[in-house]
Amino acid sequence: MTYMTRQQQAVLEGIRRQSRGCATASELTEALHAEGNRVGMTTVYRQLERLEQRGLVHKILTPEGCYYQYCEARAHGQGCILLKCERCGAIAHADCDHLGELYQHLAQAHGFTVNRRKTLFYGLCAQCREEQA
Amino acid sequence: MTYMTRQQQAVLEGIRRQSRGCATASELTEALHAEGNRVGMTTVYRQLERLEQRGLVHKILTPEGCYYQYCEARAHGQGCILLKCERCGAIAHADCDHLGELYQHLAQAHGFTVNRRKTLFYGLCAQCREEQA
DNA sequence: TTGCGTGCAAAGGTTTTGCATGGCA
DNA sequence: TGCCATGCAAAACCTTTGCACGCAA
Repeated sequence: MTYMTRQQQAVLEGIRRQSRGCATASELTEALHAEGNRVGMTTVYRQLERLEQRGLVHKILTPEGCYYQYCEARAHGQGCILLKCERCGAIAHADCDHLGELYQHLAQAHGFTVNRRKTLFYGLCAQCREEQA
Repeated sequence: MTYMTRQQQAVLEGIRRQSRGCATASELTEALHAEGNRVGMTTVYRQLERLEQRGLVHKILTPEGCYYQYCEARAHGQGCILLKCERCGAIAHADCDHLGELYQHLAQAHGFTVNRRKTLFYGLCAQCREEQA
């Protein structure tokens, strides 16, 4: 592995510190600039891409944009799904056995083989549900 | 309801004829132009939006863009999910009871209330699965 | 005439690319 | 010196908006 530059460090730290748990490249660029961190936008985009390839961050494609998330110890495995809160934008991981039979059903009854790594549910997270009430 | 203009007719017919079953506004604009249909891009965007409000087409947001789909008789109801083929891009609807317990589990165990109308699975449709083998 | 639909051109926002610069080995 | 990272500016996309024109009631 090559050395870690000041910018790469800043990008990794920046994405890790995101209170919401995730951020787009533009959001992160803005956040870093707000902190007085001089990092070019292009660099942020490229570093996030690189960090994803190294397995240090997750890349999550959504209709609202491409989100990056710091990789916690728990991996995004086969039984894992992503839950995106429509109110605060947080993206959570959840392990769920119930998916197995659903996927099996889709394969058998509908002939559709699900790519398990791209499933994303929208809704309301626990905290936002409380706050909204 | 107001009258239907030549352009609106073209947009509705165009989206209905999509062999893949769906198309983005830009794709549809291009397709209409290729057929010698003189319709402005802006009009296509606006008509698709309008047709969606009238319930004549579905609007499906994905990371790859905003797809529109001609409304068949079967509605996209509560137990229905969307299946997008990563190979041919087709988007199919499927009714599925298995989702109920999954959503219930997510609500109880994870405190996450799923918005059922936005669920989209990625994978391989039956036809593409055959062709790829 | 009045109002809505149309469509060109321009603006918006996000992401990528070209290319010269810079820093570390 | 050589290579890779950097970052500005510009391009590339897709989508929306501004604004004048046109057609039908």
